[in-house]
Amino acid sequence: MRIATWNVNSLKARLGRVEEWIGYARPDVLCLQETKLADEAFPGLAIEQLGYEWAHHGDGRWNGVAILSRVGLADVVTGFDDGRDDEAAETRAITANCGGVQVTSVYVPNGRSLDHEMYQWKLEWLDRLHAFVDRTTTPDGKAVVCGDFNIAPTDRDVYSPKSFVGSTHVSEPERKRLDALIEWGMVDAFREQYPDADRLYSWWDYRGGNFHKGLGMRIDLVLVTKALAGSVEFALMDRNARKGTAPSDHAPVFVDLAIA
DNA sequence: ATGGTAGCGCTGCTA
Repeated sequence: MRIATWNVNSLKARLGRVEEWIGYARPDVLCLQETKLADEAFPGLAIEQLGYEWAHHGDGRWNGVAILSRVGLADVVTGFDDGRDDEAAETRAITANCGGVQVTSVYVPNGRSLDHEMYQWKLEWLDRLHAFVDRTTTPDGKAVVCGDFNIAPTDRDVYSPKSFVGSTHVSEPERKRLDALIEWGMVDAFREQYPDADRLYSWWDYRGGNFHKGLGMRIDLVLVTKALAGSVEFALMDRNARKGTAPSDHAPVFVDLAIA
């Protein structure tokens, strides 16, 4: 089972690129973030024509997450279903059962800056995600949480750790939230496949020609439960999808699981 | 040099 994640930075602007990528990567499950669409504007026909069922949750301006699946799509949960009312938070997570695997597509808040209230909101959001995972599965269960975490797990995942000191994406509190998910029983599937490799990034700022200079960060992650970690046979960051005309600023990331 | 690019949508916000 090939499970992919891609922050597309507007599905309306990126539909052609997404269709093209699905055409050759043929993921079984594709998690999207930053669709920037309302549910009624989701291009369902185009996706269905490619052989996928889909579930989307968005407010139309910012955020917006989706799950596309050609191995079944059931038990859809939007947001965290924890009784709290925060639309901006809810449009950043969606979960579905895809072929027996509980898949969650997440768009973790950016945080803006360490002294901004949005940073505190980011940390709270990560705590809610942790609670959701703990409530809905176990390390022995088949579950995947993938998406744009807006966190670089370690300094190895940042092109210039020095220049990011004091910034979001690398701060200790947010990394501790990610570590807590790992300690709970999730595995960073991509890093497991490339334990010693540097410069494997998934996002490059549009500005300054950063992509072509190799200046990026690895912030798009595929976390799988320990039960699934042994089934990971391959993982890839598709840099080609970051090239060419009108790319997203993120590359798609996928892992192949040796399960039925 | 407090910049730069992209998307949304029409002004400035978000990333």
